[in-house]
Amino acid sequence: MPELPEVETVARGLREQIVGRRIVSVRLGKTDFIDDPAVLERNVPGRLIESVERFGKFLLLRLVMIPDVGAAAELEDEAAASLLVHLGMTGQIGPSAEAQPWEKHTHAGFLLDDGRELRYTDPRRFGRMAYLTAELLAREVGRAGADPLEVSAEEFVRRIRGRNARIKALLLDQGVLRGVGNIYADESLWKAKIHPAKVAGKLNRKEIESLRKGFKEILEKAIAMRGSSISDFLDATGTPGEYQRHHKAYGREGEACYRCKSTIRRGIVAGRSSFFCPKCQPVPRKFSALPLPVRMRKTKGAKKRITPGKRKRNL
DNA sequence: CTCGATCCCTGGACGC
DNA sequence: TGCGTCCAGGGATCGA
Repeated sequence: MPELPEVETVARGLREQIVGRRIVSVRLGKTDFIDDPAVLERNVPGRLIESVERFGKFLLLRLVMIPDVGAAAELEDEAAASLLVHLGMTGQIGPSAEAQPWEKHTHAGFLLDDGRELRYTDPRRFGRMAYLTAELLAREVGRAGADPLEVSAEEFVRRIRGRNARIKALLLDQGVLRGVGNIYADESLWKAKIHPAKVAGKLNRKEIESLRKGFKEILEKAIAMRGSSISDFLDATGTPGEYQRHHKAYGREGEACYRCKSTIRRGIVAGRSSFFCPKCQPVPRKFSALPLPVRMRKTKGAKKRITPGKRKRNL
């Protein structure tokens, strides 16, 4: 599922492919993931894609009017605006040849002035798309948390201190940190040796700083490896990432911890599957891990995992 | 503030 | 081989 590194990877790909192109027309399929389809349909055509940015897990295509290209009078908003795209769980976006037929779950197409069509495809439609005026964009930005790549030790402490929620819930809270999702939360907690169910307010400074450095380093490394392709993440050019090969906790239930050889376990924290090492990441009292599925119980040698990133259930 | 439950949605894994 | 069932998860929402 696309989290910060995956979205960053997509943003970079899109940037070199579509910046400077003008959107000629818009074609929509199912629209239940679009904030206001009519407004989007009415305002996007005619605009130039000035830049592509990532904000947390959002992609932001900055759209500007081209001077003297007419049609301006019909637009409700002539100022700069943005097309916001959230990939949800299964969203993909990238340019295709216009002649190529839409895939089964393609729901939006933006015809570009070079003949290609920028397409959004998302089987589950957990994603989101919206045409945002500067004002609406400011609202989105306003409720977002800190950038995990930039947040200072002090600010992170401030956002964590005194909170009674479990640390993983806070890492996943986009209003605390923007861009961290289930995979990178688990990876960061494993690195910092902190159990996902630990109450955030009980972490000491050292643990908080270890966690901050942990997610920063992990996210940077994951970006360098073009993200993690677990189920079906593909970037703007249809290429999978590599970071899933480096996961230390996520998706490793029943396998040996790379630090201490204990068996990685899984539990539900903040309503999400959470993978952790019960030895390196001391389990809080009253928290119980899920029983290890029978098939994973230690036989003797040869671990029988399937394709990496293609494990049984959780993905 | 924080929790759990529920919903959205589809494909893939699993059991028979 | 085929079919029914369960489950995953980001995020919004609602009630406790």
